[in-house]
Amino acid sequence: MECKPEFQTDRKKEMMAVHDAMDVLNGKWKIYIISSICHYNKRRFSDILNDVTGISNKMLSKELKELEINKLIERTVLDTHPITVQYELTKHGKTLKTIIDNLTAWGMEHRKEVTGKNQQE
Amino acid sequence: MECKPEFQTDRKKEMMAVHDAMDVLNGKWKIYIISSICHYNKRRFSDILNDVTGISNKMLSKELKELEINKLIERTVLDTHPITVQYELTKHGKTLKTIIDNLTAWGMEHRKEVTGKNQQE
DNA sequence: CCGGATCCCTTGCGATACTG
DNA sequence: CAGTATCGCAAGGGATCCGG
Repeated sequence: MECKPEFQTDRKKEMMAVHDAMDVLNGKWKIYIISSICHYNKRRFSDILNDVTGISNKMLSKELKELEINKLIERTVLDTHPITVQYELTKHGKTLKTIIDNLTAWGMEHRKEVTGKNQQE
Repeated sequence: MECKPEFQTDRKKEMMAVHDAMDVLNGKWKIYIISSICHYNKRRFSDILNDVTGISNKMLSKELKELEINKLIERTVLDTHPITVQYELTKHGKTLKTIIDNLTAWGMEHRKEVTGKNQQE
């Protein structure tokens, strides 16, 4: 039932790597959140809440936590009167920009490819 | 409640483009399927079924259909005794390789970044 | 061999309300 | 302001069987 590992080690590793990457970007919101923070450099909770159309505070909270665990963003609590929390991309998080740019470019090409007329598939 | 569209047109377009791209790669299986076909150039249904660990025929069937709709793969029915179906990437589908490679590279870096020891987060 | 149909369980995620 | 808690639906996806 199992192929001998030696025969597919490289492919398997590739697969796993892709899987890891996709795992970080799972759900409906992650890239938008990253994209938002990336664009503004530093961003507060409620600002992101506003940037990302349609997300709920519960989701945002959950997603941010996951991103933090994955070392993509850093959370800083500011000692203002009503608490303020700032999020920013880590050095590692910033390396995602390449991928986002790639996806952006590809997405535009794709839209042209699939249909030249409408804007929402 | 709505920002004036003119102020965010480019950002919105970027968002949409990323969304389009992610939409094509949604679900648990798409990239693995593409990756499989890409690696072998042409691939039959049951071969892919074997390549992609854990996928069910129902899922594979569904995913392939979506990929075909999105013009990423091409389906060819071969007139053999028991029917045979071959899938291959379209020219457009092949442009995804860049992204997959990117994700692969990033995924490897990510694993190192998050933890240097284990292999499954 | 290819893949559709059905059944069912799990998960994602939205809405709302509440706390420090 | 920044989150947490609870509820509940609907989509995703696995197992199995069926038909061309």
